[in-house]
Amino acid sequence: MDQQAPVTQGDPGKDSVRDRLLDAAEALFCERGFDGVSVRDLTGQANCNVAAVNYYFGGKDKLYQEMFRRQVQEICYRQIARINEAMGVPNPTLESVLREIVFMPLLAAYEKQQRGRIMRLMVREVLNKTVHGETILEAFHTQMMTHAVQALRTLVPQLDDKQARLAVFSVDSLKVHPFLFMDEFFAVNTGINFDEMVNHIVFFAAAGIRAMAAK
Amino acid sequence: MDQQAPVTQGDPGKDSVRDRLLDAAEALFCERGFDGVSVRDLTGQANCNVAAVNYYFGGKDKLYQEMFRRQVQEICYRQIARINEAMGVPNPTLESVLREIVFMPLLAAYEKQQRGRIMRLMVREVLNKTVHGETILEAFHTQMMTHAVQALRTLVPQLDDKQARLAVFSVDSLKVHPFLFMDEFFAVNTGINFDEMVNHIVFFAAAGIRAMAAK
DNA sequence: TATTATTTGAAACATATGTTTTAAATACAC
DNA sequence: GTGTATTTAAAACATATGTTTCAAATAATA
Repeated sequence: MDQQAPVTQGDPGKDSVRDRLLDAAEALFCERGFDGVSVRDLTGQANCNVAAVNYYFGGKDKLYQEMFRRQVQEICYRQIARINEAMGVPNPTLESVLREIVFMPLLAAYEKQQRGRIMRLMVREVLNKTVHGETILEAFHTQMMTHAVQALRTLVPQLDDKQARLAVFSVDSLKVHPFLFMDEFFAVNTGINFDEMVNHIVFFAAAGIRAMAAK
Repeated sequence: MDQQAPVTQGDPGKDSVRDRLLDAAEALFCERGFDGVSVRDLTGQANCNVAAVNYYFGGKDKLYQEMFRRQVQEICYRQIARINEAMGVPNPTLESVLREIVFMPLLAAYEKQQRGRIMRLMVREVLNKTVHGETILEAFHTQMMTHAVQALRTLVPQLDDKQARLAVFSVDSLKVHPFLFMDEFFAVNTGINFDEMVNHIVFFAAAGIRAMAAK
């Protein structure tokens, strides 16, 4: 019958059952993925009845999508804001901007913050090729790419559009891979610390970009 | 009772039920992951009875681990062989070795070959932090790292051990990220083709490494 | 207060799934 | 060929899971 919950009557703000469910979804899905969390896990964490998921969201799927969409959007805003901030200082250099882009995400992974887990979930969704991610993430990719390309070409005007896109992609590579596999790297390479890794990435990326510009 | 199937009596070589199940596991698990494949999916594809999974492997888990371990080992051998081959030619350059390392995996992803799917599954396992992957993949990481570091330091003797490890990690970044997100990149960046991407990656990585050596 | 709409709770439903059981079928050894 | 061990097959089991039902409780409205 495609029933949807009417706009809640009591306390539309916070700590309603609906909100508690979204919080639980964020905490649990990000940790264990869609299949790893049952509706009863969610309602247990949110301290509500099993039926609440279907009552408020129309199903586990819908709840997941709602939670996922929000998180991706927030990550998107945050990244763009970070680029803008780095470009906004008096004399932005390639290195200073790269550092700004790279540092926070890696720190989030290093310190195992919640936002780090969300990023991992995003990657999992892409790899799992679930229906959920696709449309949401496409917008994310285009938006991020155009914004980053524009910033890079301001910093290094010698680059044409194609070069800038490839460069942005490679910077992304140098950021995402350590983000995902940091634990594994440090486990194998004791004697290298977090700061050394960040410095290396910034240096390596800048060298690659400068070499592209010199071509 | 922890029963294990005795060494098969008939046709120990090929096309036994056991082998068909391993084939089915490789095909299905690599595509849909552990949770995405049911025992009945497997036995359906292998044309055998549901009980066969438990009879021959002692459970879905065990079958998965057996299949996963084999695949990872094969990938490991292949990668090391590739490095050796690239280093074995008369005058190996940094660029030629990098190209050798990068090209085949990316092509596998580009052409959506089976081996590409297996790599993706490996990444998924790491991200999912399932028990399955951990021990298997740790050996993989250490082995690959030491081998690659050795090769790189032969090519670029100015690098110390720490630098070489960071460089190898970054080359891995520049390879794995496109491997995983190639579709997404080409979807957003029409007008860039596969060869251009490979050339760029080799150039970018070499520039980064050369800059490290010059420090 | 009386009436209505919304929310909650417990139980039931339907189904998918990993595993086990049990007996028949098949291959092997003597 | 006979007896034994191995393999196959169908059914049953036990359980986990997403969803639905429906009545009671609660809040809103008049």
